Amino acid sequence: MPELPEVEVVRRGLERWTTGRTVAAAEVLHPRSVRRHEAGPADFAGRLAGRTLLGPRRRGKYLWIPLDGEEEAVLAHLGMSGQLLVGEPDRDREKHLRVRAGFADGGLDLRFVDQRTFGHLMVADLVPDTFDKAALVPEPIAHIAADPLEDAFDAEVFFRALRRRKTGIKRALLDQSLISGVGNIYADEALWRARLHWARPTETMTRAEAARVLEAAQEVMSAALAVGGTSFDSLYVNVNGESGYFERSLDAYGRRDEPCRRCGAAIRRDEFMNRSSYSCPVCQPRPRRARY
DNA sequence: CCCCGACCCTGCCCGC
DNA sequence: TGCGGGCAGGGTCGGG
Repeated sequence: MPELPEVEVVRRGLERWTTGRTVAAAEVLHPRSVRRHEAGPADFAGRLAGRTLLGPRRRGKYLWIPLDGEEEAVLAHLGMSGQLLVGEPDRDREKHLRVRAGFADGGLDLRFVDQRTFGHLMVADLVPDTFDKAALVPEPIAHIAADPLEDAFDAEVFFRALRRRKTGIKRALLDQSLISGVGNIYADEALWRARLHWARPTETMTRAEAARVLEAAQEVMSAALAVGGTSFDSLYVNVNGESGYFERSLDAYGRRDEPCRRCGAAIRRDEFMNRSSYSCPVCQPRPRRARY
């Protein structure tokens, strides 16, 4: 799902509704949702009981809530269908409720709802950040790159890493160790804006082309964030269950056979990594030497 | 090491 | 209606 803007919408909701509150008890209703917490579901729940949640942080598509003491954090990834929701504790249980935390103040509870269970939660140690020495990041994601909306993001480092790769630009944009936060929608949107084909080989990209696609990614994700993210359906919502409005602003993603908003040509859909890539056949011509 | 494809899940929508 | 196939915004892992 959720790419950077949608995860940031969730982070802002948590900041408002859970910061400073103390967990009374947590329960894990589906063990797969905490599969990366190696000590198991009971340990996960036990580590939350009695802990106070500090201000939530985000890098790329990962979200974490530092716990009092700032030595560890609840790390969350929403996968394709994960939601973090706050609401009245006595409301009905959602069909795909996986983890629930109730608070000592008896107020709104926090729920992790995830239809497809590709998302996960874990409690992880915080370690110093490689990019921003003053900051802490959860150890399991210390290896992922900064995201393009962070001050710590280094465009020159990104460009040099791109040139060392032998792959297509879209695959590189989706590689969280090169640049984090970009997923299938915003990769297509950034490439459309930058007029680059998804199979453009990274090793021959110019500094100007790399700057163009990077700037496009920053612009499109900022614009999406400003209107609450992209929602096609009820799976992608903020912590209060509300949808964003960016879908109406998409130029490429999901627009197969619809006219390109620049040149009028019919947007094409290609198979890519068992998924889809949308692009304009005129504005984004296939490179002679394509890489997938 | 790098790169790529297979795989993990559930539900919805479409065509037959 | 019922059913099978395709598709969905994620990451991980193992083979080449």
